[in-house]
Amino acid sequence: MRASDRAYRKLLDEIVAGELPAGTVLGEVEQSERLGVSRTPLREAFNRLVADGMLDSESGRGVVVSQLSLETVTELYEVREGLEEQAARLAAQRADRELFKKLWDEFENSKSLILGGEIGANIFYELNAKFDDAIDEAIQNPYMVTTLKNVRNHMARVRKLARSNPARLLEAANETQLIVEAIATGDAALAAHATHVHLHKSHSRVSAAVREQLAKINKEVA
Amino acid sequence: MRASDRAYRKLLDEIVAGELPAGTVLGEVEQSERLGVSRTPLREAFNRLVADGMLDSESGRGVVVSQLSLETVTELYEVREGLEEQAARLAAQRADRELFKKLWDEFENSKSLILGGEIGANIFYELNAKFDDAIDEAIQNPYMVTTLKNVRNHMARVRKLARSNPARLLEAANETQLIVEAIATGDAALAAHATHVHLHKSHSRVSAAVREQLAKINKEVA
DNA sequence: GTTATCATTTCTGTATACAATCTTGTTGTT
DNA sequence: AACAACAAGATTGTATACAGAAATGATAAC
Repeated sequence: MRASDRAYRKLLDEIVAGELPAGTVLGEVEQSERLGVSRTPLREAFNRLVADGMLDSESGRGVVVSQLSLETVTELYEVREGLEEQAARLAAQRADRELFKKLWDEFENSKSLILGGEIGANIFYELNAKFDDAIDEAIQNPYMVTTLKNVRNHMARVRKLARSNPARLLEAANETQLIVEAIATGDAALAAHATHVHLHKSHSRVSAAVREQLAKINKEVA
Repeated sequence: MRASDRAYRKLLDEIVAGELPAGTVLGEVEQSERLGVSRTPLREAFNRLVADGMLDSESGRGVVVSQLSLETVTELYEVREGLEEQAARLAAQRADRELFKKLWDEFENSKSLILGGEIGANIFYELNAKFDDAIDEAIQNPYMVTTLKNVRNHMARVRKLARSNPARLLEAANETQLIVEAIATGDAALAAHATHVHLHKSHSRVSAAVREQLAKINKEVA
């Protein structure tokens, strides 16, 4: 693996995990020493992360981890609505229906587990990742997949900022299951609308969680 | 301006203009000498273009100008449908209506000119660019704007491959005018649906033009 | 006490040298 | 004649050195 790839992956992971919080200024020399790569591949990683929207290139003065606010979360959901409704529609038209029928069963089986705390949450996230992969495969559109993957990185960062409780995860699982069902039966309109509903509710849940989290952080600062 | 920016811009322009046709292999040394920059900023430009989807990084063996086929055009339109319908919807909710009323007048005045050949086509493209800028300003979503700008670069490349005739441009102008009208009156649903209609028809027109163009190229090869 | 200017220092941007990997062509063997 | 192995060449990836720009802090003048 290339040094630039390692630097990119490490920094992305740390940003998504919140270990490098929003606003953190990253110097080239500093980070190249920390990550054990020279400045050239590190700059390559920086550039990719700027293109991804994870870093902002603060006019000449270093790069900064991009802000995460209620506004940016809303912006993210607005893009998700456009892209994921379309993706669901296309998936319903093109997907291997058997695969989505199996996925439906997996959601069904997972429900009881999801309410069971930490492990349940992991099962939920793994199942969601599986759903995302199935969508990517189904839509047969590399360009859209690239765009979706970037959106998901941002979403992962948002989720880390404010993990949901089991009850909310179960809600999300039920909503997603309906999307899976629509795709499994080739109902494109339902797939799109169910995605819309899911994103609307998810936006509410995430906003509430982020609001709490941001309030907590502000309290700590004060 | 930085050397890496110049290299990026020059290469992007050349790819969009078709001067660097699909499939062209670009060597680092070769291109850095041609563009008068060293390999470091050139690699930066290459990486950005790969991220944009304009170049493909052919496993170790140089970068290649990405292919443009009927399939990739369709993929592009599928992403456009998702993003631009959403953008139109948001613009209808948030835009400065006066600005779009003025834009509507400009479309109205341009119609007679568009049928007038070369100059008319330029007027059409300038007006379209103005429309795009107005959308970007209206939606107030930097993340979505970034994504839209990339899509537009790809579309510019497609258009260069197969320029339309005046009659088709007029059709497109009328369709776009309806979108402008919907935004000017705050009709989000109409804005989204008019965008859908426009993209559907535009896809047909562009596909036909690209098909002709590709046939011509194949003839030349044979 | 405040402000402006200049020097110091740090950081970014670019060029280039070096190392490692992958291609390709040639030669030898079956 | 076909295939494999090896060597020569080219090309990518990384490190580092150098130049130029920008920020910071100090000093002096008002």
